[in-house]
Formats: sequence, C-alpha cells, structure tokens
Amino acid sequence: MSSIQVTVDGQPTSIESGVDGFKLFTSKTVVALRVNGELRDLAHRPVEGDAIESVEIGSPDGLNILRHSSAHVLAQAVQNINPEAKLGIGPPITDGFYYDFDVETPFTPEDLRALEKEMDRIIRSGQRFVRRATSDEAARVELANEPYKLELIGLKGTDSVGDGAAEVGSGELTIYDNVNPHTGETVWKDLCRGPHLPNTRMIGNVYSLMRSAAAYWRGNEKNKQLQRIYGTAWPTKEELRSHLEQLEEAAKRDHRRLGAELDLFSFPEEVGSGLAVFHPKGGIIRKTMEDYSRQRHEEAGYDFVYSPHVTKSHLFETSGHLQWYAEGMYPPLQMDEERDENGEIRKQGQDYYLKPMNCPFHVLIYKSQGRSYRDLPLRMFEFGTVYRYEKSGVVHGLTRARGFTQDDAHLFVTQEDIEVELQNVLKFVLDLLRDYGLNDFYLELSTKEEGNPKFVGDDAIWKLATDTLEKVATESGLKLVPDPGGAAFYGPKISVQAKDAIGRTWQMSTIQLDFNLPERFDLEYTANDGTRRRPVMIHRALFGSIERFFGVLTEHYAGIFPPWLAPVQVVGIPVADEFNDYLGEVIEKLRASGVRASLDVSYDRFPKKIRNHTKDKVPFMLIAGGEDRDANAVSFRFRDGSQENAVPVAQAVERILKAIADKVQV
RNA sequence: GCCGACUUGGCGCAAUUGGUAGCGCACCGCACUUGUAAUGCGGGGGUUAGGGGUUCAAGUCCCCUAGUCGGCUCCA
Repeated sequence: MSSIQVTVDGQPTSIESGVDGFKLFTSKTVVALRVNGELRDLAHRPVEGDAIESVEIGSPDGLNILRHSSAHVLAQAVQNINPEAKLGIGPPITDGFYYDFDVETPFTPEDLRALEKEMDRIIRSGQRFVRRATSDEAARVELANEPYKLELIGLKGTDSVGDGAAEVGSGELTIYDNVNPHTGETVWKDLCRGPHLPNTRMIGNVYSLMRSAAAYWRGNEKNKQLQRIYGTAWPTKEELRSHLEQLEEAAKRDHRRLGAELDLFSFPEEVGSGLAVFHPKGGIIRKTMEDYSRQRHEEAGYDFVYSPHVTKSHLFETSGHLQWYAEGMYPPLQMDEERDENGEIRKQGQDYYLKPMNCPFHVLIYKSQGRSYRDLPLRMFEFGTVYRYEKSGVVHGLTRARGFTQDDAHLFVTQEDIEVELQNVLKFVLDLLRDYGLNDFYLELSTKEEGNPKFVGDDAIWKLATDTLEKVATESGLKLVPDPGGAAFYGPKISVQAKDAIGRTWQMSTIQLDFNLPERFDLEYTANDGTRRRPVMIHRALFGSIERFFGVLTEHYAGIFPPWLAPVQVVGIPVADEFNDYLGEVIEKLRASGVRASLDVSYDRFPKKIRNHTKDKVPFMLIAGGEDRDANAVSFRFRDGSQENAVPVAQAVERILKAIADKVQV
C-alpha cells in the first residue's frame, strides 16, 4: 500500500492511498467530508495533497446534509405510496427541508402521517446513499419519467437554476442511488449533487413532517403549482424538541393572538381585510409610542406636516406611482362625472386615489414656496396613513395590512449635505429604536437590479446614491448585508433589521435616497451663488408602519410591555373592601402624576383579582391590607409572581414613576 | 392573485352514519367580605360567516361570496 500526504482538519498527515472518509473519521457524528473546500460523501477517497476536513452533523453543513437526505427519504416515501408523483426539488432550508411534488390531489394531514410511517420504514431499512456520476444524455434516459428533473438538466450551469442548485451544479451530473444494504439493490434514485448521509438510519426518528402547501415550480407564478411538503430534522431528540418548543413560543407571542387576548386591536370583517381598529388598550399603547416619537422628532429639528388620504390622479402620475406601482394601489374613486339622458358625458369626471405613499404631498409642501439653501436641510415629518392594495393571500395581522400609518419623514438636502444628513438619520433611527427596547441590529443595503425596467432614473445617479448609502452604512459599524434587486423603484435604500427577544429579525426602518422625485417634480433651491440647484430627498420611515411596529413590539415583549408602554400601568388591589379608601388614595396620587392607574373595586375575591390582572399583564399590582395601612405602606406584586411587601407609599410611588420615566422593563 | 384547510353565542371549543345546537371562560343578578393566579348559586345570549342548492330533514353534503390560517408569488 502506498501512502499519500494530505492535511486532515489542518494537520499534515500521511494516509494510505484509497482510504475513504469512513476510515479517516470513525466518529459517528461525522457525516461528510470537506475536501479542498468542496463537500463530499464519506465514501469519497482523498488523493495526494488534498486538504480534508470532517463535517460534523451539528455543523451548518452537516445539518444541511441531514435535512437534504431527509428530503430524499420523504420523496421516496411519496413515490412508494403514489408512483405517479413527479419529483420537483427538495433542498434543505432553515431548520428543515421541503420537497415539491406534482401530484393529482394535494396532500392531506392524514397523508403526512402515512408518509411519516413510510419514511420510518425506509429509515429503519438503513438504505445507503450512493453517488453515481452520469452524463446529461444518460440521465435524460434514466429520468425520462421525471419531467421536472429533465428541465433541471437542461438548465444545468445556467444562472436560472435557482433553488434547483441542490439538484444540478455546473460540474458533472450525479444521481444518488438508495441502495438496500442487504441485497445491494437500488430501490430509489434521485438526481442530486449531494453529498448525503452515509445511510438513512442516521436520520433516526428525529424528524417531523410539518405541513403541506402549494408552491410554484421554480418560484414563478406563471408556472404550475406543485405540492410542497415541509419537514424539520435534527441530530438529536432534544434539538427537535427545543425547536418545536420555540415554534410554540412564537405562536404564543403571535401579535394577532395577543391582540385579541389583551384587547388591543381587531380586524372587523365588516371593515375589510387588512384594516385594523385599535381598541382603548391598544390605542393607549399606540398613542404612547407616537407621542414619544413626536417628542424626539421635535427635538431633532423636524417640521410637522399633514396631508390628506386621497388625491387626484395627476399627482401620482407626476410622482410615477401610477405608472410603476398602479397594481399596488386601491382602484380609483370616480368623482364628479355627469352624464345626460343618453349616457353621454356632460361633465368630465376626475379619478381620486387613496395614497399609497406620503412623499408626493411633502414634495408639494416643499414646492409651496421658493426655497433657499438656507432652508435646507428641510425635514418634514408626518404620521401619514397610506393604503396599499395588498394581494388577498399576503395580508397578515398588523405586519402586512392594507391600511397603515407610516411615521414618515422626507428630508430635502443639498447634494453636499447628503452624507452628513444620512449619518444623522441613521443614528437618530437606531437611538430611537433602542428606546423602544430593540438592541440588536444589522443593516441591509437594497440595490437596483441591472436591466429590470421597474427601476427608474439613470444609472449614474443610482450609482452615486448607492455608493453614498453604502459608505454611511459601513461607517455605522453595523453588519451590512447586500440585498440586490430590493431597492424602491426610485432609489436604493438602507433598511435596519432588528432582532427580537427570541432571535427573529424584522425589517424596521428604511432610509431611501431619492434623486428621482426631485427631478420629476422639478424641485429647486437657490444656492448661495444665486444659481438654482436641485435638492436630494431622503425618505425615511422609522417604525416602517406604526401598526407593524406595534405588532413587532407585542411579539418582542410577548405582550409583557414595559411600564411606560403598558396600557394599564398600576392596578390597586385591596385585600378587602375595607381598604378601598386607603389604597384609593395611593392610586389617586399616582394618577395625579400621570400614571395610568386604577383601583379594582369589583366584586371579585382577592385571589381572583390577582389572577385577572396577572393575565392582563399589568406591570405593577399594588396591594394593601391592614398591615400595609398600619405602616402607611403598600405591597408590590409583579407579573412574574414575585412580591415585595410593606413598601412605604412615598417610595412605591417614586419607584413606579422612575420605572416609567426610564422606560425600563420590570 | 394561486393552492389547501378552516369559519358554531364576546373568546376558546363540542355536536354519533345528515334527525333539528351544548360546555368552559367572559357577561348580568343574588349571596359571601376574603393577604398574593379561578367563592357559590341562578340568569341572559347562537335562525352554526352571508347567499343559493340537494333532501322529508343540513352545523354536517354541493355551489357562490366574504373572512381567517398555512404556504407560494408579491411587499414600490
């Protein structure tokens, strides 16, 4: 046996030639190799000079392999039960995998259970995943019954493969055979780049089919819809359990659920899809959010403006919305048209539109007078309610609504001031988000997609805008993630992504640079040399939409709002009626200081009152009985059940006021 | 918009093979007057999302509309 020189996990090592990954790594948790940067099956045999690393099942690559192999088992199970099912693609995704199938009838929950049974059988049989290189021609013959796979072969090496990249790469084509370990017989096969687990047993019973749904073939709504099955798979039972618990936790925090439970808002069917009404408790939270935002904007030198909800079509023609964005707008309201008895138009009508954006109005305010460089930067701020015709299938609670209020600002600046103003805006935005309790951010830079006609304006301007945004974003020190093609039609944007308490990220603020609207509206200012120049606009929404931000905060806090936001901040619960007056005085004292406090004088018994207000997530429950009254004190009970007895009244009041003023959580 | 599931009193749910709507919480009344998550008793409230059809009979079956949920596409 000759030996070869390789490096194994960074260490120069001499190994026998022809040795495969199974021999190199005997640990059961190693599922694949990384050879010179490329993922390989454990059956791969390294050659002289290779740099080899082990891939642990718990590593990101290892998890992908586990999940990808699980997807294969799912596909095999589907075809075992229904040989007519045609295969789409089946990649790993965050926390799991999916596989798309073309089947006559969609899968039912019962089907999923039957499929899990079949998958268990396949997994227990310990099939090996065996890689086999093939040619395009041979694969076409072998997969003649799999039209979607044939299509992928045709796309091989092109940019349009998209999610099919798990099936075909740019190199040689490979098929994975699932081989029965006892008979050596190939029981199933799939076009796939791999790598895969050595055998199905490694999947164990640590997977679960989650749901089925339709998905367009190759993600294009013009294509046929296939039936997709989603699953999750993990290396260990504990990880699967904790994943399922996390889903449960997320469900408990769902703002739609908490909104109903805490009586914050609702979506009356009578009003229409995606249109919320805020109830008193939600209303006070929202008002508090808005009031604080107003205060900060005032301090930061913004002007407050207001604009109507509807306007004549011409404004949106000038802005470009009707040309570029009509399908996202509510259909027009036809006004003032009159016809004679023959149906002939006697008086020409007008089309009015609900506004999808506030910017054109702010532009008109800018234009209402001649502007000087001395006026700039001009910062206009408005809680502007906009209406967008979201497709029926995408409406989702407060986070995707058809009517919502943007905390919208438009900054008119000179070219020279762009950078400084952007820096200030970004800092302002992040500071304010922190005050609302979000602390973990990264930035996304959304740029135009070359050649896509939806983006208006000339390339040089786009480049300047994009470069400036990138510079400012980079200087912020936050992580910057590119988002090609995600720009607004009139300009690139930075968006602030915030992580919530359970690690989910939400797009919050956006800052967009716009050279285009000033052009379309022919905006000008007089420079200090007397020449007329064109200002640049910065569009900036901080919460994105107040409704959406409200929803995000509700989920972030799981409904347990910090005192400054809590709809009811203090409830006084007397131990018995006898103490109503005593505790009532304390509550009055708090109310006089602006605290949202009330006294529970209902006929409920004491423990029931505690239960009620705990369920309502009131931050401070103040309790008073004989002992407290004698000591001129009250007792605190907090939402987590902890308590603090005999706190002198003056101290208690001060403590509550301070918690509210400091915007801290309790 | 597309695919699928779902819609029963304010909320959460139940109702054998189609046989004519129940429960808990909440609400109202009465009694109890209580030291840290549910006091007891009584009461009111639904033409089962809306409309149409099949049937002797529809919450249960079929069709249309609206809404909700999960995905897909979309999110300027």
